[in-house]
Amino acid sequence: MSHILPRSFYIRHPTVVARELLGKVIASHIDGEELTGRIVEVEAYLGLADPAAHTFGGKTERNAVLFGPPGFAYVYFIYGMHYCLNFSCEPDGVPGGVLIRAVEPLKGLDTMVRLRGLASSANPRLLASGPGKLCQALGITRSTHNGLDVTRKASPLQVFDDGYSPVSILATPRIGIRKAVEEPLRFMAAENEFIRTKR
DNA sequence: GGAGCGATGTCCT
DNA sequence: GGACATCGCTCCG
Repeated sequence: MSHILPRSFYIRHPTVVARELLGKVIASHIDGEELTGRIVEVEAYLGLADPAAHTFGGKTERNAVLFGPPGFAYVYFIYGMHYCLNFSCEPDGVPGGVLIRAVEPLKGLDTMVRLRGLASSANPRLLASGPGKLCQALGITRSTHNGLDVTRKASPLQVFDDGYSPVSILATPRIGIRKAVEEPLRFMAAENEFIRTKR
């Protein structure tokens, strides 16, 4: 039996939320269709104490969601062409979030292939194996998804617990950042076939 | 399978 | 004006 993760799930420290998000299922509703994927790779961003976090310099219009209540989607635009998806953590007023880096596509693969602009013969591993890729595969953009409450029953973006949990979790430094590059705040479901090269 | 690199818009100093 | 929580292509082995 699967259920939507409640707000209390997200109210904790980003490191705890990040680890526990592994194995949970993201559901995106696009044009009446449900697309789902299991979270296999995440990174924690720690708010004011973390030089690599968008919230490090304080609250701005862009990062306001991360300062708000837990359980909301923070979607930002990066490198002129990609979106990245995070979920806000910590109590209202305390910044913090978890970046979703990869999901294992479960449902709606044909639509994901189309949204990604790939050939129908494409390897499913290429569909959502990166933060920009998974947003494209799930139809997530800043204008449509930033600030959405993912704990709401009617939300077009939700996160479910379907009872699955990863056998073991791998922790490594985060990637693609320039500051605080040593902190082991990237977490992966170690046994999953959809994570990329380990290190 | 990995290093190098260009594309490209938005945010913040 | 520079940095940027990326991706996919090329070229090389």
